[in-house]
Amino acid sequence: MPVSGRASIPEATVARLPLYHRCLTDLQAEGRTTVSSEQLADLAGVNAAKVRKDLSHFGSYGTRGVGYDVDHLLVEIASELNLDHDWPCVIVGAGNLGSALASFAGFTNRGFTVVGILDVDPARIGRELGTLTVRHQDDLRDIVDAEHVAIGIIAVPPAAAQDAAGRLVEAGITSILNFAPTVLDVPDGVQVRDVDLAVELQILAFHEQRPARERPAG
Amino acid sequence: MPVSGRASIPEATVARLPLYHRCLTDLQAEGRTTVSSEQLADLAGVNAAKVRKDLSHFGSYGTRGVGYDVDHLLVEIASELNLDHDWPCVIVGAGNLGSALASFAGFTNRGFTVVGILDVDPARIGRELGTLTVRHQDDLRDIVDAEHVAIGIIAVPPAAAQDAAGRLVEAGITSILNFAPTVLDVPDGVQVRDVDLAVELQILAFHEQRPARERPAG
DNA sequence: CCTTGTGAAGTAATTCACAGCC
DNA sequence: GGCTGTGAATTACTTCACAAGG
Repeated sequence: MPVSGRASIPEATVARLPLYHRCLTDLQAEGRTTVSSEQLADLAGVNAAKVRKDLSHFGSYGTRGVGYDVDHLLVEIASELNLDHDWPCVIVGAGNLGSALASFAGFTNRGFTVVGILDVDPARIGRELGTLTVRHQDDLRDIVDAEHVAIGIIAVPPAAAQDAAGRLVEAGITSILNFAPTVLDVPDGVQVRDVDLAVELQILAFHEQRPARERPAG
Repeated sequence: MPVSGRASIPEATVARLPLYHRCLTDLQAEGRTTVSSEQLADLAGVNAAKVRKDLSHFGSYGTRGVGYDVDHLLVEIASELNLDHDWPCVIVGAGNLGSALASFAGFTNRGFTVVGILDVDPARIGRELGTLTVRHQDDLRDIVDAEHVAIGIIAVPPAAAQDAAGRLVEAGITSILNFAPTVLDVPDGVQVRDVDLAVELQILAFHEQRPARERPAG
């Protein structure tokens, strides 16, 4: 279902844009000025025709015989991804995972700033994590309002996840990244992406032919 | 590309099996004995026809007019996913993320045990993480051999990821879960799954219509 | 030349809709 | 009556292959 006002870009393409963005950032850092669809495809680990079709969806013009201008393409993709400004995020749950995410370099670099981390456990509240201090869950709305937060990250145990989602929605959050292994129920207009780390391992396990016992070791 | 010896199951189905597995585990814990495709679909947040088609791929028999036997279906799916035994895993990188993963309850519960965590930084080596002690990267092969590890988890900075992958492959690992934002080059027969947390946020950002500034706050 | 952009072909995944069985 | 299992229809995605432009 296309978002009104913007020509619809296939979901599969959207999922690859961040990948191209990453590769282009690397190329730019190396001082490269142009890149062909084939080179970009190699870097991104995909097929060259796919790169061209993906980029064609938002009318980004390469130059035939030459390729794409790295700087220009990067700006285009960043603009498509709404990365021309930084996104403040708030994390609910200051356990192992939440705490790690709060100081995770991989976010800060790529357009996202964690502006708050919350918990309900008094033992965790007040703890310092880099420049952040763990605050009480009830401060959620204040933080969201003060920092104009649109993205919430759920890093609580599964039993608490639905409650956390409700509070985030209540506070005005419209996008949720959910690390809890639970299907969240949220109102229309709020988008959820689930990251279940065990699922990823289970998919790997599926494709492992040999059972672990039979490895050519002992 | 189907794995020899097993009837090919579509990748999209494989990716959902862990989700069904999770929901069925919950149902079982609640004491439910049967479930219809529609109920399971609701829990998993997908369409009922999809559930039926997915399950039909490995010939799991439900009962018409009744539904599926929870226990039986759970065993079937676990068996498809090779979850009838536990999978030992090793983590490379004992920074924030690696350390969090090492003590992450979400793995242990679901068929995966972290049996080792490694780093190169002397400041981290020897550190205690729950029942584990951070060891030197050079101990990788010993751990893999001793514990019959087939799955490696990369949680190092991007610049070190390819090297880590090479060492894992060298040590005999055939499946890699990669948290570093880099496309890894590995030999045929080694499978990689990438989890780039910033990518997930970027996809959310894409779908956010309003720029963060324009929220109805101040 | 080389490389893009894109119709057309091919493949995969989803959903429909209903026959068949409990 | 209710629910599964599945062919058929639909939709989405990928890949090919080539015309057109630098």
